[in-house]
Amino acid sequence: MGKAVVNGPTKKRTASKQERQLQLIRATVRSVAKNGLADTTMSTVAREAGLSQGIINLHFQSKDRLLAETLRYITDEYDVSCRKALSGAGPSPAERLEALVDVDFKLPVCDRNKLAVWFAFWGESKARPTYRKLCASRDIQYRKELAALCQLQIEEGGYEGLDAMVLATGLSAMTEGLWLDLLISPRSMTRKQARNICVAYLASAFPHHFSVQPI
Amino acid sequence: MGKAVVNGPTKKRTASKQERQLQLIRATVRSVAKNGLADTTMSTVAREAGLSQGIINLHFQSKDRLLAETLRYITDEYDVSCRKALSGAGPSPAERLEALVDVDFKLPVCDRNKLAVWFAFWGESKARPTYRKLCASRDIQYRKELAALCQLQIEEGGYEGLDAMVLATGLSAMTEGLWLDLLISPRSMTRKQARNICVAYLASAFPHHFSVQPI
DNA sequence: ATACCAAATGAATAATTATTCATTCATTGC
DNA sequence: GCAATGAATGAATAATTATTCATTTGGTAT
Repeated sequence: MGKAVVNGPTKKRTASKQERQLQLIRATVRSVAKNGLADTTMSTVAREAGLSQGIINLHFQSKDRLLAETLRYITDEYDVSCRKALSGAGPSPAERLEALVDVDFKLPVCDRNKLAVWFAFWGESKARPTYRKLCASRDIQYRKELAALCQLQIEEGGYEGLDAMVLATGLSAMTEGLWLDLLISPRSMTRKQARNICVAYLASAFPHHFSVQPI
Repeated sequence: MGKAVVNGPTKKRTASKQERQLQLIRATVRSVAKNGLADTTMSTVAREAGLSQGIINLHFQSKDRLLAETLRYITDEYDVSCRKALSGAGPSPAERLEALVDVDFKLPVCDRNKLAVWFAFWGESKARPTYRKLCASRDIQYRKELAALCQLQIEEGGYEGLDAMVLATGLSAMTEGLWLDLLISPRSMTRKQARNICVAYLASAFPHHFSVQPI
């Protein structure tokens, strides 16, 4: 294993605190994906980053903090990706819903290493209130955003007998379940196929505003 | 298979061994839920079982084996629950689909400790091919079973423009995503509500054969 | 009772791991 | 150039953990 410099600018022996922290967080993502959370140690992360033993304590004080910051990193990245997608999307509820679905099945969010990290933290969430709260608040906020768009779509589209929160909860759940398929049986499905399964769900609820793609 | 441990001259010893192993596996489930997989040690499991240090090596040889057997245990339990539900369900595809959905949101499957264990193993699955294969094969088999029932429902119900595999994949994904909600924000949803969200999905696909429950 | 044997124990061991810190090294301002 | 500063190192330490095994326990057959 070469020293594998992660990014161009980090080739310098000394880097800014921010750069090193980011480098270490990315190394943590790779290590958790490669070794699992249980076998991710200070050594595996430091080696993955091409740096020395003591570096993590220098920048994060403890392993716990490193892991917490790693969870915050992928949470933030998810959040930013959603906002960016919404700001680039058209004004109609259908366009905005589709934009959010797209985020879930495109890079940088839908990366297999990051999916492994999500599941690892979810698996620990019952044991660690800190993780659980962060995961739950992302989930609930995303669901609220989806529900608001579904509600708009119901009103504007004149749909009857639909519950926005039920639709949103189902869509959000379907997304996370499809992430599992992409994680554990990546050969059985592409990201595009997964996306289209979500769109088919939206089409079954809002047939006049979504068309089923060939899957 | 030989669990008929009723009475017999020399059978009691093996029976006791099986009992201990089950006891230890159940303790492992509790420990993973309570401490996380990363902080589940031989000590935490032994303590949870109310037994001594060396007991796990005596019955499982190693920690790895204990964890693998724990995964197999919840996989088997899931499988058996499905078969039992199907054998007790009516003959129509709708009844059988509903029976399978019910399994996912009832005990013993939908227990919060066991959900935590599923997610913990999923999180480790990329790192451990053994886990990944077991998880993937359960997932794929369940999906196949659902798809066959969906296909029957499409044919018998005269539904047009539906893809059985897409419906099945979406339903299975939705279930796993709802498990996540029950795990990380149990206050936001009951098992019954989660079940009804799945039934609403089936109702949107097969409106003449499922009725939306008040959610 | 007694002898026997597997099950169970828990202290000891070997291996692994997080954390510390004295030292080395690179960059910056003068 | 030359200090001065702080980033980075990696060997040492302290703590934790999986595994082993000599010993004890409890049940069974004789």
